[in-house]
Amino acid sequence: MITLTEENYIKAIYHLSKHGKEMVSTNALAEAMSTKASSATDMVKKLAEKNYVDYKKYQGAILTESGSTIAINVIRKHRLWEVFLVDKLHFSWDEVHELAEQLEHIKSQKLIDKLDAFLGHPTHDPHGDPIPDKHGDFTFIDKITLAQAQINATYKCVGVNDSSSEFLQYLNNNKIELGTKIEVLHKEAFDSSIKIKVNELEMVVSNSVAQNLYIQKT
Amino acid sequence: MITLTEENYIKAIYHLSKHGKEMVSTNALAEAMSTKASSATDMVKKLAEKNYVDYKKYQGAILTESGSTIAINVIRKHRLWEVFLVDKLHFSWDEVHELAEQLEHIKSQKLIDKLDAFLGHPTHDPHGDPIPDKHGDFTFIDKITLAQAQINATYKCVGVNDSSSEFLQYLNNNKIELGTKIEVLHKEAFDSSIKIKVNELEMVVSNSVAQNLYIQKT
DNA sequence: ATAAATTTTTAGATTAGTCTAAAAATTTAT
DNA sequence: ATAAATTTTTAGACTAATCTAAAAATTTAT
Ligand SMILES: [Mn+2]
Ligand SMILES: [Mn+2]
Ligand SMILES: [Mn+2]
Ligand SMILES: [Mn+2]
Repeated sequence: MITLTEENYIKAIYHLSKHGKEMVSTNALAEAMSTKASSATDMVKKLAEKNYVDYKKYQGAILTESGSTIAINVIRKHRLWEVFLVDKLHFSWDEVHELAEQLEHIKSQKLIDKLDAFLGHPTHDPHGDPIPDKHGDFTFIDKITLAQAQINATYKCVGVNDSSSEFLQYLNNNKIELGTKIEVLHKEAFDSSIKIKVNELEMVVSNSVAQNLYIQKT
Repeated sequence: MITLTEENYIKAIYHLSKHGKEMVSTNALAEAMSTKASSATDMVKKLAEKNYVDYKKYQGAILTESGSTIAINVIRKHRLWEVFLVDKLHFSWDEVHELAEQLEHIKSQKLIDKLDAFLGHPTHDPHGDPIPDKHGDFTFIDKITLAQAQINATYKCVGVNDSSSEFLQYLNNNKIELGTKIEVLHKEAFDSSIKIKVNELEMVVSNSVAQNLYIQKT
């Protein structure tokens, strides 16, 4: 039996290792889990004991095949629940992450299969993140950040890198959502801010906003 | 902050005390929670500390106003989730209880309000149990057990006392569900078994079945 | 190549929830 | 009314997850 806390650590390791390829330091893990390094070390030892990670003292941890499967399943549940909350219960995209953090731990394969079908087998969550299918396969879409955009080209918004409610509410206030058309007008050399045209309106976004907004050529 | 375990104990106390009116012994509580009396005693002390129950040594515990509010809210969530699982995800009524045991602990008032609206403000769950509204008020329906039925009268099934999957599957096998018409033909004096007519078919049910099936005059 | 700074691990405590075994209180039976 | 049986509480121990403080290993700077 796997505990809720173990699932959360495994998910954090997955994200920090960029889809399970790099070793994750206990310090980075502690930071991500808002806990102390000593706690992360203890947990990593336990996860190694249970064969969810390979762990070498002072080198960090990396998910095993079985750990990776668990991580992907938790992520699948998280994102499906987010779709449910937005599409069916009409929550706004900035409200669902914390709720999905709770719902992702509900244990029932049948529930998640039925939820998936009820939602029409969605491939992406409300933030544009891909939803792994029941075999754990993702459909990645070809995207860049607004910071990497070409001047005078036209794009549409396809996702966010930061899905904190602060950032999402900033986008709400500026009427930017998934699918919104963005024309790139100018890039300021001094601070890397970018002038764009959205919904017939010109505006300037900071580099930090541009780094967190994913776009795709139309 | 209330823990998941505390919520489960509070809910058990609520049910054992018949809607919060009688004192509950630590032994009965331990039995209901599938744990030991010593654990129940410890928990009851903690709940008393937090003012969710009044507890007198050797006498048992009874919910306070605030404990009762928590119990009713957990029950509301449990039953709304059961409706969701049956009505929207097409689970069978014998599969949903265990899942609802997990879902009832998701913390978000807004979620439960929206779920309630999404389901059309249902008043009863898939087992015929009343769903408290957001103020904690139940709409009790007037029901008796099949064991209390009059001979030669006609009733409809409106609920179950035992919602274990074993009992519900017995009902499934005999095509008895909420709303099913039941004609009472004969009561056997020897073992209190009852001969009924359901779906044009005569059958005999044991007293233990009759005690667990709620019916209402048509 | 040492020394200093940083990262990581270990040691020892703490809290929630559980258990077993034993003591205390209450209830039931004679 | 006393003894026996039952119920309930207490004492002490265990596991999971966390923390602080200190020790050990690694990395960076001189
Ligand atoms: Mn999320
Ligand atoms: Mn998301
Ligand atoms: Mn139930
Ligand atoms: Mn029910």
